[in-house]
Amino acid sequence: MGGDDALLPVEPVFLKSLRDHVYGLVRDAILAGRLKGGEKLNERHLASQLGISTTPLKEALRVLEAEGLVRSEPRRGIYITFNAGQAEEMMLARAALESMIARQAAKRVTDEDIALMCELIVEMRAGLETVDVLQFIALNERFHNAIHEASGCGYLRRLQGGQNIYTHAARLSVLSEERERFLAVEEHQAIANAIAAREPDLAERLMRDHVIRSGEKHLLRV
Amino acid sequence: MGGDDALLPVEPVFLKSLRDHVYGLVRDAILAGRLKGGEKLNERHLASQLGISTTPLKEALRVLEAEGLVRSEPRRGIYITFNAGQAEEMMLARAALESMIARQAAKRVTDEDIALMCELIVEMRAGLETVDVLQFIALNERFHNAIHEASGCGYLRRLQGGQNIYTHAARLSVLSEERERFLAVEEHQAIANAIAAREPDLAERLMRDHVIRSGEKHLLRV
DNA sequence: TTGCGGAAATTGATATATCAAGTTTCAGAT
DNA sequence: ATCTGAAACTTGATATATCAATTTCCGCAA
Repeated sequence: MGGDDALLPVEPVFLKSLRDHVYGLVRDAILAGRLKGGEKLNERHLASQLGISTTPLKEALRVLEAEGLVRSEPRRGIYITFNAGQAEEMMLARAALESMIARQAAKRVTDEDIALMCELIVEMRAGLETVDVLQFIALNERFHNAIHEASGCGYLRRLQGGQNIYTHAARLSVLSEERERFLAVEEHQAIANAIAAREPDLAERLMRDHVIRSGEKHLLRV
Repeated sequence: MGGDDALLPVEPVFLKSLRDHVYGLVRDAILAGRLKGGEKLNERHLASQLGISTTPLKEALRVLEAEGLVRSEPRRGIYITFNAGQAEEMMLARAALESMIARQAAKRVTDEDIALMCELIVEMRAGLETVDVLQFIALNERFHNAIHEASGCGYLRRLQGGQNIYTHAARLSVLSEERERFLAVEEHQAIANAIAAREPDLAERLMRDHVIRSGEKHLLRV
């Protein structure tokens, strides 16, 4: 009994390295504004402040540099580059990538994918008037994930994930408005329809507009 | 004599760190296929092979991981994840980002920007029949750079730059065909017209199609 | 032969020491 | 008072040592 997939390999995710942990800490601090743009970071101070050595910190900073949140000048220092303008550009990047994913999804979507999207929209519509914002947020995420799965674009999905900068508080704040939930559902419905109809151009455009519109709402909450 | 800008600060770019050097070496090796997808990397072997310690190598690998070219499993190893499918997705990512940049450029373009783009297209048109492919490639790049400048989107530009995976050989091969040069000029002309006319939607669509079309040509040369 | 430890070897993760570029400070000359 | 320049100090870059998780290998028992 039990096929080849009865037991999946243990995800290495469970063992979070110090490096990844620190990366998350510093990233959140930057996005939350506790570390402000222009500020200079001192590797030794930061490492001792975190109670770790410089090795994992350096690696974490390297990742943040690759993501464009900090800039490192050899033998000079590390400066935080993130600011409001970059936040807006990251939102635009998300719009560009997410809409390209939607375009690909419209080309490759299966009937099962469509069924799942419709299901999720039905659930969201039911939750329109309820006040369980947390569940609405979760459904929101699952809807976008369904499109990602349908697209089959693992790399684009990953790259897009790196552009997410909204805090949980901002999400909560935005979707607390009933009008915002209504707009989200309507836009999701339109996107799902376009994908189900296998119309890449339309799906791409709708997704772009959706991400930009709701993104600008989020950016205002900062 | 000499204003405040008579001498600009020295760019820290001149002092390339070992880490950055190694990063470039490994990245090129992956993109060129000398390190194949699925292959496992050994930090110590690789470091001694390169004649360096593991510290700068680890940092370089961290950046490659952030870019999605390798995947690191804690205490297991580092595996190369890049393959043909990812190459296509990186091309799509470039299309998505470059077209978003074109869209922004169409919103913010100045008359000077337009003049520069037109100049470059005139030069490219003159070089259509010549066999100086290298110069054509350079003009190509300058044209795209002109759009980047016009857009004012530093972060998007940087993110887009990370999606460039074509080797010099591939570029050379593709643009060696006169028909390909002709297509490139016509498409650039159309994009420049859309931007000059301040039509974001059109500019975005034309740029996307241009990047995808020429990108697919490049991907065939592997 | 098969399956189950457990020791040994590997190897990435982390810590620490050293190197060298860059910055700051201050005494001394003009 | 101002400029110069060398020494002291900072600090990121690099190298090396140690730690700990994982894998490999081998012998013993069923």
